[in-house]
Amino acid sequence: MADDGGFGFLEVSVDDAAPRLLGCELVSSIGGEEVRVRIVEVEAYDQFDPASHTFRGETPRNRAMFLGAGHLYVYRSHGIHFCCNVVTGEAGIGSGVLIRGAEPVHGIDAMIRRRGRGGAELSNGPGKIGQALAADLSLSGTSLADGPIRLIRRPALSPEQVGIGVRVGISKAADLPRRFYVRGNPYVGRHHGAPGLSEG
DNA sequence: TGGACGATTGACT
DNA sequence: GTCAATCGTCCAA
Repeated sequence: MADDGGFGFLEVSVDDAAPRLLGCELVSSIGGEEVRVRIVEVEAYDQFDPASHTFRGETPRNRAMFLGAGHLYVYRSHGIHFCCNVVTGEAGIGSGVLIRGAEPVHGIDAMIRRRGRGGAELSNGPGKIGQALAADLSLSGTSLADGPIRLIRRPALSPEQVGIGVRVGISKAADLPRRFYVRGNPYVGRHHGAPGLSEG
């Protein structure tokens, strides 16, 4: 296959790509320290989704989401937090997967130092992950194959391990079941008591 | 050019 | 449970 950096498995619809990212690892080498986390909760967004940044077309801000699978998209939330997305699909289609929850695998000391706290508070929310990985807007559009933050593919989880629910913190299309998470993992945020469709 | 809002978090009651 | 922090982006006029 073409030189896709090994991210061909993400060149599918974002609804298919999102659950495939569960269990994969993100590795940050920013600041000379390696921090590695395992993805346990994600949300899918694409160009046809009113809640997506790309719904109204490409802008300087969301340009990274149109670069195709294997790129990183970082945006600022509420002026304070940086949230990381894995861009999916082919170039020209604005789709990506927001990383909402992850569990530490390596470099926990650096994560604790950056976060100022430990436990599940290290990385059980999108802004927390951005801080733990030292992500910022300059990383938006970089490659997940050889950039400051890299993505390492892991085998897909079994269907029983994956929960599906509604997304969190949005006001448009808030009822679409596009949140995927690892059942029973402590680094999956509880949010505002979001019900989820396949709980139980 | 001005104004409203956001894919959030953390502190406080 | 409730609410402030904080600023770039986007839409309306």
